[in-house]
Amino acid sequence: MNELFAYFDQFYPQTPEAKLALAGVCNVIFLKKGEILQPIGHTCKTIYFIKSGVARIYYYKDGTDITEYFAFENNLIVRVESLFTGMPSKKAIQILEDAEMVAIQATSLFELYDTFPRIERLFRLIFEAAHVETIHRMESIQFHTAEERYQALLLHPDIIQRIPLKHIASYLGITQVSLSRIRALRR
Amino acid sequence: MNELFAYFDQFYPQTPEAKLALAGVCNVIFLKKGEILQPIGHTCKTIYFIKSGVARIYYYKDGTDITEYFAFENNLIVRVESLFTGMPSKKAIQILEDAEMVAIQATSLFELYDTFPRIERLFRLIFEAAHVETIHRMESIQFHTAEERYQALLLHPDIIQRIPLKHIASYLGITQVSLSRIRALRR
DNA sequence: CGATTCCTTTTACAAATGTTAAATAATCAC
DNA sequence: GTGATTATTTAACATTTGTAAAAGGAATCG
Repeated sequence: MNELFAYFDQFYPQTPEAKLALAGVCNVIFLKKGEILQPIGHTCKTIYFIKSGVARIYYYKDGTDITEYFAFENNLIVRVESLFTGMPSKKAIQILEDAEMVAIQATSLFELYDTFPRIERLFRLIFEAAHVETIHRMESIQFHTAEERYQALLLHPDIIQRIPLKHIASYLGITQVSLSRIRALRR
Repeated sequence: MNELFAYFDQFYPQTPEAKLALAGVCNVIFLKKGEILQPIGHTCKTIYFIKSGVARIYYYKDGTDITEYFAFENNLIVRVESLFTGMPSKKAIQILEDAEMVAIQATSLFELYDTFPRIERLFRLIFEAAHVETIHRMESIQFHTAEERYQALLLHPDIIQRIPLKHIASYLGITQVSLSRIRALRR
């Protein structure tokens, strides 16, 4: 749990009592590559913190597998739109590299909010940061060309080196063929 | 202020004391069409609630004016990425129809959070809903064609009827010419 | 190790969107 | 109202991206 609390401290430090309460709504899980952590149609009730490994959020558009998000070590992965609305998610979470995660039970977590305003604030700040990230992602998708977006991704070696190109292509909003063409230009 | 409190009540009802405190950080302003409410480079410190009128958030990409967001009556308009990060915004807010707004001073608002956890929760829920909206917008941009997005916009008559097409085009992520072609198909 | 499957690239062609410029149409300011 | 400005449409052509099919590489499983 140390990595998780270190992560929390970046946003809003917690008191020992709050940490104890937080630990009470968490459990550690181990997952294998390829595994579907949460399937399509399932309502999100868990926030995952990745201690090691890689995962992605994906869904199907007209039968094609589309990756929406990648998450690596020391980051959360959540299907926010389902967690916040309580509606079943159209997206799934899949493990891309064997992973160790902390599963945070959202319903129990939310019950802590009344007793520990610090915890409510912590998650408010975490999700605000995620919100800003989503806005930047949206700008990048809407207003940059596929090539510009690929160039930007090169600054995240993790993604380029650890993720199959077919997932990167759909993440960039283009086809595998198109990504292959873009890569060929730089050689 | 009644419209504003009615808006708040949809998310999380407030006590009379909290309402009084909220009223203390608000003031009503009147704006003319064309006016720049907040310029590019300015750090967002105000949340606006639109009582009447229309506004947009826009910025420049390679010299072209790009609309990111439209807001109508009974909605907030904020440059979230600047409000949450404290960084100067690359975006501006412009009035598209004469407007009456409630300006909420963000710094003073945030100071109320410690005294009124209800207010913190209110704005947490408001911004969570905005976050979900942003995720849906992102999905729509990435995974639907321009024509599909235009068809979806037709379900928002406000946007089609009250906003110049050139702004709608950049909002859809296409050129004016391209939008004009799409519209011509349906005639 | 060999066979199978999955991943990536390449090719040829089709479709969508961008660019530039010009023609209309609508709106605004005096 | 009238002239000037701004908004929208149309046309021709260029560029980008998609689609389908095939082939070469890499990874995986028994």
